[in-house]
This record gives sequence, structure tokens and C-alpha cells, in this order.
Amino acid sequence: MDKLAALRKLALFEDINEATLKPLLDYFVVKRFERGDSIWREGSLATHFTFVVDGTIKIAKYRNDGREVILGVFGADEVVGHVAVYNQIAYPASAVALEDVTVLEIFRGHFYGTIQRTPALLEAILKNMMERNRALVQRLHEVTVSSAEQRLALLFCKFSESMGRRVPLGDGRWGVYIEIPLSRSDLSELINVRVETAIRLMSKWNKEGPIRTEKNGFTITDPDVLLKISQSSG
Amino acid sequence: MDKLAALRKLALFEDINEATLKPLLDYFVVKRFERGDSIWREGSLATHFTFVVDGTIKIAKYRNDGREVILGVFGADEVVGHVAVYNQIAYPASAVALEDVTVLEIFRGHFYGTIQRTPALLEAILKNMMERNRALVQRLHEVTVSSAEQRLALLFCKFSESMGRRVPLGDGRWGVYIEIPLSRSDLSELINVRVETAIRLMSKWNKEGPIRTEKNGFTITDPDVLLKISQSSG
DNA sequence: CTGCCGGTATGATCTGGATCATAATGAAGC
DNA sequence: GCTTCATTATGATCCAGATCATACCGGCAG
Repeated sequence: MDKLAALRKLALFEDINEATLKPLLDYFVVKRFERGDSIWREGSLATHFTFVVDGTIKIAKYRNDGREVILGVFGADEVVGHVAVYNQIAYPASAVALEDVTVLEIFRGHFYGTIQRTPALLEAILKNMMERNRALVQRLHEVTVSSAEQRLALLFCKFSESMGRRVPLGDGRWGVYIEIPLSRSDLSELINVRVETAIRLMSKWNKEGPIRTEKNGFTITDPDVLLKISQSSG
Repeated sequence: MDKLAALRKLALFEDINEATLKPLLDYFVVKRFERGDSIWREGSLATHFTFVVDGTIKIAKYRNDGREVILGVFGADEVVGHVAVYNQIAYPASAVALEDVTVLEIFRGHFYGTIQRTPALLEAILKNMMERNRALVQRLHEVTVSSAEQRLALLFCKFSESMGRRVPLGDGRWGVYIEIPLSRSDLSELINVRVETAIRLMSKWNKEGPIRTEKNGFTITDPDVLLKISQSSG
């Protein structure tokens, strides 16, 4: 694993020069996690910056009644938990691997000084945090959308935009493939409904609707219908 | 209105020295709004940083079905909309005055340069953003809490913490007074229910429950009961 | 004074999704 | 192979809160 190459892929570092990055290389540690592994837990002290290199993770808050609220799903090229690390506070939520995941970690102390001495990096982080902020506002907006079906459609529209790949459906038409290993349970948490409800919706969509469940992902067979569902006010 | 004094009240500037702040003073503009006035609208371009000096405002997103989702309520000493301004994007939500409000505005360009040249200010903003971030996560967590009554209790607990004032109830016991002019409709939007539901809950609480509605605020007559309601899992 | 309007109040009905229950699938380990 | 456990599936019932409808109150314009 070429650490430098991996780092370069991260948007956060794309404008940072070699001289700044080189001395840090040795401090970075590559870690791997399997599906279901906890990358960190809510409440534990944030000591390392974490960069997702490969795979997807979810950031979630667990309530005392056992249910969880997913704050976001993050994939390759994303920085997670830096908010807590930078602020030297405990993680406000847990991070769990949704599939096999590779991350780069660097100890807070080894990175903090560099950040402060590198305005470009500070700016990049600030920008990143604002984007995260915007995403949270968006998400807040989403979870309050009235019907469960609408929220689910919205969710898939978002995935489609961020990680969709056009694929032929065989009958001459085109669909969008989303490679993300989300169980019905994961989906239910993302749209804030019970598992059964998510299952019912996906079952319906699997036979008549606009989405088909694949081996480890989903195919949107009719993007237009999906969009219409997500927008139907009511 | 002494601009410098107003600025000093803002947490964002408390550690910034006079020399840095002085040259900026002339660029600040004081603006006043009445209850219901729009301070900015979702979608419009963010050109000015806005600091709330007096009064409270709400940041809300209006859905195409006419309903609104309140993202937050901000009072004196708070910075609003800076995320959009800093990022040079359109406001992701609208800002509306909840009562008579005084704000300080400064043009993006006049402030931006100073930020970049003043690490302490950049740090302060970064810190502020993280706090905002944390608050959003908290809010996301809140709106997904099951029952409406619980959410309402939670809301008042939060207000109580941030702006409550201990007051005697007359019968020897103590309550907490919250001076914030929220209508039933405002409350309903904050906890994401219909107006009627908010009215029913407040009516109930007014007679038997832990909260009394005042002229332009609320009195929590029994903080313990309120806390218990907010925590009851179910 | 009267009519209008926004906020408050309350009752009657409807419904989406939670909840409970039961079962079929399917991968993982022995 | 068989057993175990998680996931998917589907049906039956229940309820918080939406929705609809009606009414009261206080301020304000004419």
C-alpha cells in the first residue's frame, strides 16, 4: 500500500505540497476492518484522524432504547471523525464498517502542528467541515420528509448521484447501479423506520417498483419513477 | 450603538486583539428587523457575514408543500449563515426574525482577508463550526426521538439550559423562566408535528403539566417532571 | 360597532407505520 | 448432512398523530 498515493487521492490533501506531506508519511498507519467491526465508539476519546481509503462506513448514534440513528454513510476519499479529533473531545457517535474497509490513521499530536502551520490545510479542513455541516442540514431536512416511501426514494436518489454507475438493463434501457452493501436493517435506520417497513417497501419495489436488489448493491431500473416518488408532496 | 462593544460581546471575537478588530469596524453595518421579517432567503447568494446582536431568529427550510423545517433558533452572540458566506454558495435555508432583532453585517470580501491573515480568528471560526456541527448532530438525534411529547419536553429542557432564569413560583418553590416568543405554530415546527398537536400538548401542560405559557415566554413549573418526560424511553 | 384574521382550543375520524407473530430463506459452523 | 442464527418476508392488530371541522378570543382596519 503506497501511503503517499493513498493520501493524494484524498481531496483534503490535493492542494498540499510534497514538502509538507513527506515528513508525515511515517506517522500514518494503515488499518483494516471487516464488515460490522467498530472503528470507534461513541464516547471514546478521539486520538487519531481517520481517512477512509477503501470501503464504506456508517457513523451512527445509538440510543438507550437500542435503536440507532445513522448520521451518514461515508466511502473512499472521505475524512471522518476529524471534528472530534480536532476539538479534543470524545466522539459524538460511533463508526462501524459496512463492508471490508481500509483506513489511514494518524495520531492527533503528529498532525495537529502541521495543520496549524499550513494555512492551506486549515482552509481545506474548514471547507470540509462546512460541507459536512451542509450535509447534516440536508439530512435533517430529509428525515423529516413525510412518508417513508418518499424518504427511501430520496435516499436512493442521493446514492445514485454520489456513487451511481450507468448500466444496461438488457432490454435496451439503462439503469443505475449502486454498489453499497446495505441490509434492509441498514436502510430502515437511514430513513428512520422499522425494519419491517423497509422490507415491505423494498419487496414492493423489487417486483413492481423502480429498484431491484442485487448481490451487494442495488439497481435503479427506473430513475424517473424513483425521482417522482421522492418528490411527490405528501 | 457601539459597534466595538457589540462585537466584543460575540464569543467569536473575545480572544481577538484590538489591533486586528479596529480596521474592520467601519465595514460593519447595523441592521434591524421586526418579527416576521426575512433576514435572508434560501437560495439567495450569501454576500455578508451576519452576527446576531439582539433578539432571536430562526433558520428554516421551506418545503414545496408549504411546511417548514426549523434547523435552529439563534439568539444574541451567535453567528449565522457564515457557512454559506464562507463557502461562496447560496444560503441553504432562510432566516426569519422571531422578534425585533439587531444584527451586525460585514461584507464577505472585507472579512475574508482578515480571517486568512489571522490564525486566531480562523481557529475561533473552526471551533464555532464544530460546535454548530455537534448541535446539528444533536438536533438530528432529537427529531428522531419517538413521541411528540418527549420531543417537546426535550426542546424545553434545551431552552432551559441555554436561556433559562430561575424564578420564584410564589408557593415557595422555584421554576425556570424562558423568555422566547414562540407561538404554538413555531413550537410545532421545532418538534416537527402539526400545530394542533403542539396546541394539545401545551394545553395539557398548562393545566396539569410542568409548563405554563406566559406573556412572551414560558415558565417551567416543574423541571424534574419535564426532565422525566424527555427521558422516558418510548 | 362590525367584519376580518391569526392564534388558540377541542372534538371526531382516519391512517401510516409501529408492533407482534410466524415462517421461509440462506449463509456459517460443526 | 444438520443446527444455528441473521436476514427477508408477510399477515394481523393497534395507536399516535395527522387531518378535517368547528368555535372562541383579541387585535386591528374600516
